Amino acid sequence: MSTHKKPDVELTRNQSLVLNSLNKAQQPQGAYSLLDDLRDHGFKAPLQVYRTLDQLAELGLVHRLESLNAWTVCCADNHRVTPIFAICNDCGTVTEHLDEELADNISALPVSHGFVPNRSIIEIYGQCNSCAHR
Amino acid sequence: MSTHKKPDVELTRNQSLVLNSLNKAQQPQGAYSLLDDLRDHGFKAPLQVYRTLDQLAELGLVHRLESLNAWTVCCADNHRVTPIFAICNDCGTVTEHLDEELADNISALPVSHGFVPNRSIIEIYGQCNSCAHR
DNA sequence: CAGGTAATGTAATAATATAACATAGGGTTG
DNA sequence: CAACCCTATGTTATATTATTACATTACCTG
Repeated sequence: MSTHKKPDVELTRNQSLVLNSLNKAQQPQGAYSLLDDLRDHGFKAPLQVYRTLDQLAELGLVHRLESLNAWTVCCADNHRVTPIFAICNDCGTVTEHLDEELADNISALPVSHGFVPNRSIIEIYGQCNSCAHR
Repeated sequence: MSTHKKPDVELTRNQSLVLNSLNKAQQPQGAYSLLDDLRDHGFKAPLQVYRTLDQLAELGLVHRLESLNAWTVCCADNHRVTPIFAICNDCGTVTEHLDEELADNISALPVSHGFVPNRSIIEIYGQCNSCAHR
C-alpha cells in the first residue's frame, strides 16, 4: 500500500511521529492539524510541531506549501532540484514534479536583472487527473 | 518620481486609499500594515483591507505574494501571463517578471499527468542586483 | 558527577484571516 | 416618493497560523 521510504538518518521520536502523521494524510496538513493528531502521543504545543517540521524540511523529508500554510511528505529523498507542486482545487491532493531544466530556467529569469536566486517556490493550482475526468 | 499609472476603471475611495498606500511602500505590505497606515483615513477593521485587496487583485492592479502574506502593486495593467516574483532576502524589494513561454512551460509540467492547471504561483528568493553587489 | 550546551517542553502572545451580522447606499417599481 | 430589493461597506467577534520567552530535560565533556 504505502510506498513511503525509510530516511537515511535516524529520526527522533517527534520527527517520526510527525512524519507518520503526514504520511497517513492524503492531503497536506497544517501544523495545528498535526498537533491535534499527535496529542495522544504527548504533543501539547504548536511549537513542538513547527520545530519538528522545520527539522524534517531541513532533512529534505517534507516540504512546506507556502500558499496553503501546510506541509506534505517529499516524494523522494535527496533531490536537490526545486520541486513544482500541483495542487488539486477539488480533492486537495498534491503531487510533486521534478524538472531540473525548467527549475533552472525559472530561477534564471530574474538573473538577467542582476538577481542572484537562492530558493524558489512553484505551486500550481488546478484539477488533478481524477477530478478533471469525473 | 513615480511611474505608477492610472487604472482604466474608476476606483472606489477604499480602493484608491489602499492602492496609494501600497504604491508608497518600497516593499510588499501586509494587510495589517496597510490598515495601520489607513487608520487616519477612517479604516478600522482588517476586513476593510482584505476586501479591498481582493477587489484590486481582481482588477489586476495588485498581486498577493503567497509566501510573504503580503501584497504588492502590479508592474503593469492587464497582463494575463503568470508573473514571476523575485524577492530580495536583504532589502525585501520585489520585482515582477513576465515570460509567457516560461509560465506556459511551468504549468505544462503536470499536464502530462492529466493535471489541468488553472493558477500558478512562482516566487523566487535571493539577492537583488543592488544587494548582491554591495 | 559537575558544568556547559543543545534540544525539547510549556505558557503566553503576536500576526494573519474570516465569519456573522449590522448599516448604508443605489436602483427599480408601484 | 416610499417600499422594496440588492449590493457594498462597516463593525464586532473569533478563528487560524506562527513566534517569543522562558523552563526543563537530555546529553556531552572533562
